[in-house]
Amino acid sequence: MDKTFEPRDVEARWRDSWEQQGCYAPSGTGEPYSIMIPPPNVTGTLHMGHAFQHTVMDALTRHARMAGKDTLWQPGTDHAGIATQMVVERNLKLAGEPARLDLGREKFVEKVWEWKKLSAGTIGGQIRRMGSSVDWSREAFTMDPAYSKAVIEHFVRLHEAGLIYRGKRLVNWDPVLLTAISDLEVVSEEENGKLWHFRYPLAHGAKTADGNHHIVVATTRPETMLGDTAVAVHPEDERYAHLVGKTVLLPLTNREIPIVADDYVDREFGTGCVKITPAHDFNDYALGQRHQLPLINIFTPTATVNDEAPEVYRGLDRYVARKKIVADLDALGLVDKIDDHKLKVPRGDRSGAVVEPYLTDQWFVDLTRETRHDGQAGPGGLHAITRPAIDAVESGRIRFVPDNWKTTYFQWLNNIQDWCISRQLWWGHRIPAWFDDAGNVYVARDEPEVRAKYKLGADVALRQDEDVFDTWFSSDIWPMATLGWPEKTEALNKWYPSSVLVTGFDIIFFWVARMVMMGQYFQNEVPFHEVYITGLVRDPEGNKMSKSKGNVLDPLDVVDGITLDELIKKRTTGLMKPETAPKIENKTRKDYPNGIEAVGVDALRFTFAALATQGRDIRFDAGRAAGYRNFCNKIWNAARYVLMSCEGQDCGIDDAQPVELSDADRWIISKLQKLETEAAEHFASYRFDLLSTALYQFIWNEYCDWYLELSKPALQQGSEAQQRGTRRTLVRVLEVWLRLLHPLMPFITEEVWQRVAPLAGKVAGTLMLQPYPIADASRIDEAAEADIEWLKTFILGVRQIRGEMNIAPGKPLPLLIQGAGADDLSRLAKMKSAIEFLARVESPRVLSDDEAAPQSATALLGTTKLLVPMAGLIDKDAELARLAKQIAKLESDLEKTATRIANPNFGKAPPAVQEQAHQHQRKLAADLSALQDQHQRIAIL
RNA sequence: GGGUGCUUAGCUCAGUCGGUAGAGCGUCGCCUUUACACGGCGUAGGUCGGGGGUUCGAGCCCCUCAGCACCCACCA
Repeated sequence: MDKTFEPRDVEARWRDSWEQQGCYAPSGTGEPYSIMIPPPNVTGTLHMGHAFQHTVMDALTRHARMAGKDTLWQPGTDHAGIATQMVVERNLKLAGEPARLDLGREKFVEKVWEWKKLSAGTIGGQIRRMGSSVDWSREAFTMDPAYSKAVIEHFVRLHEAGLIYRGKRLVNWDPVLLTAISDLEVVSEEENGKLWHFRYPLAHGAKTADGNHHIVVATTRPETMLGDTAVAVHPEDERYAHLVGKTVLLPLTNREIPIVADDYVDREFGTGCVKITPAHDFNDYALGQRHQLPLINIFTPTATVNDEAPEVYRGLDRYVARKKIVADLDALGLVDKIDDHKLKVPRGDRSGAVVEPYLTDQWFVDLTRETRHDGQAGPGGLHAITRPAIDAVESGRIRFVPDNWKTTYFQWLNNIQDWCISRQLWWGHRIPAWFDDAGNVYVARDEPEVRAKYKLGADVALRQDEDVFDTWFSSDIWPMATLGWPEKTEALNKWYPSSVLVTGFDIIFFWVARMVMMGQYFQNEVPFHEVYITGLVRDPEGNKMSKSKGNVLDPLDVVDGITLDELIKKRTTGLMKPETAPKIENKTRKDYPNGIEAVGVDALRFTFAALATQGRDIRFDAGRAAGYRNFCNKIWNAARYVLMSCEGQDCGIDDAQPVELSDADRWIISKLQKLETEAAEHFASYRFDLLSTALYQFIWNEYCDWYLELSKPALQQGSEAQQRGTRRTLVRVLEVWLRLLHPLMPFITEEVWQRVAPLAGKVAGTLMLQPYPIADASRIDEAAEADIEWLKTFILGVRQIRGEMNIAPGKPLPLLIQGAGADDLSRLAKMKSAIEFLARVESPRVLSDDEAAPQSATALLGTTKLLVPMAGLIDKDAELARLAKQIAKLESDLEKTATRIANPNFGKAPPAVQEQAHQHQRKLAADLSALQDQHQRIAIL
């Protein structure tokens, strides 16, 4: 074995071997356990967030598999309509190829399929590299033929139940992508803007209360005034009460529009008069419905002014039109004032374009009408889709981890709107709806079915709806459709509901809630029992990682390492805004001054596990990953030592020869049981941070730091039977913790286990199919643990003196023991060789009661004193200073405890707590007096 | 406006039942001792954001203030 662990070859070997051996496939026996991967978008490559979540899922999957369950981790990818279409369009542009519209739908979609193949391949490669044990034989894609069939079925059945409708509604329109998007795909951010105050002249000589012939309206969007169909005031606003029912003459268009009263209006804001544009504002739309106002759409799909407007504005972009309208109104003396104003600007989350509320025909899922799918009114306003989704979580049939995310979930569902599911895109599932020439719409699974269902003759010309579904309308059946739904397959029967969904909070609405809705609706069953919500992986400064910010990290760059220059190059090429490159370069230099060291997959996975604290985002820390790379090396070398000590030797496995276990052997075995218990708890509660910490501490701080060291004198000086016992323990404990660690660090554990397992009497095979260790309470040995704790205190005491006095570690020290009790003597006798080896002391001598100690440095071992004679070794003043420091610490501790006990009401504390406090006080007092005594004795000499 | 988190060592974060404040990394000192310098041993470093309350006892529970982050809704 090499002196350092080199992850690359090891990883390559095992990931191929596991896959080829079929280890990732369900075993076919045991209790079913399944996880559906949140299908990554085929837009390119996986980022740190994926790697993090995949680590969690793989740990759960490997754990379940080792625990003997019939385990499926279902892989696949999502076609991601808008996102993928955009990527391909950009690629075409960069490559100088014909644009989408020039290519035409069929050719363009072919291009997207080419890209999909590429991207899915890359993603598959990344998933394989991370060691994710997904069942590749079941790999799915949301546009596979079978999956597409399920999507159609999904739509048609909802339609048949009356839960789908099509209508002309105001929707969020992206004027760049030229498609409707859902509420969730709109992100609003506060931006600096203006609030314009315009005078609208009153018609027919009407006057305001203060004698003006106009009223003043305030708006942040002057261009929409071309589509105004009313001015609204508050019904109880005395200033305008007499004007309600009168009209104003809309400037520039000279349309006469009414003044209406509606309590939507806030009297305090602006002048209390609101211009109403029902075709271009959601609130105005609602108000318009209440007052039967006409809708005047003044924009084309690209948000230029259309022919409804006066000729001078036609064809102008909305912002150009805005400028001209303000100028024209100003020329007419109708601009009252212009204020600076912060306003929330709604933008499409993909394009970044300012979204326009726009009247179009779209398909909707009814999520609000309080009826059942059978048309009956339900009790208490039951909705066929929404209500059961709320019930599923309220009843505890779905549990969120951490629990508080259910609040978010409920909040959204309780305020849900109908869902616009049609998109004016080319990449996606074409909506199974057909129109005849008269504009009638027919819904069925395909055209023949339409003709049959609606009894249409061959003479009726039908054309299919051009639109496609919102991507989420296909991913919301992911847990069912990947298992064969709508067919009643064996897989569906076995693995639906899945065991746990692992995902980020950012898609609780987009995806989680909708899967629950559809699962409940179609299967009458939740899609998963638990939802483990992970935090977001952020950059070292806590910023969200995004391509445009140039702070994304490819997980494989952490695995394989990357130089600073390469990283900068990666982050700054192909930017949408090339001018941000210098800023990105600076930040990269700051975050990773030396680039990123290669750490290997295991270390990266362990890093994610360690950072996976509950309900908190994680800042990625490359230093931490390097730390766990070191941990891998520690494991590697520990194994190297064990193999060197045990290979070709009698490890006491066959019980042919007598085997004797030492205190140290029984101690580490006992500790191991406790670790196994902890591991089980942490898996059950999804505390991967605590799991990784527990494993790390046991392996490094107990097994390596103490047990391996204790084994050295044992193997040199022990009897044959004791040596067999030590070897057996070395090998067996190692073999067990490799299994415990395997779900987090699959590669190194497998590599090492293959060499260790035979020594531990294990048959050949892969580690990943070995049973996960379970604690055996009968092997807990408190006496051995107490013995080793005593030993540790002993050794630490001596080491402290050595360390603080700067005595070379290798130099053997003389040691005297004063005040030893019977326990000390027996422990001293049985652990003599360990003490001499680890503390590097020459055979310690126990002083008799009447024997005076020479001038010595002191360490306390309970009431016993460990004395290192100072002569020629230790500076008197240094030891005095050291003691003084310890004395000061004890005094302060003692004072705190004394104050606590002195509290007149301390008697109210439980007796056990009181007893504990008194004991603590006695111990502090004893230690203090011992050290003070020692300080005095040295001082006078 | 409504909601959810967060504030603990220089940094990143644990802290479960209210009972003597922890880890990793970094710092500093000693050491190349045959598993490992990607190492060993030792050491320093904290008014637990501020204030108040409950309690025998508060990092933890309650109130309040401040700061940071995020989500939802959007008064033009």
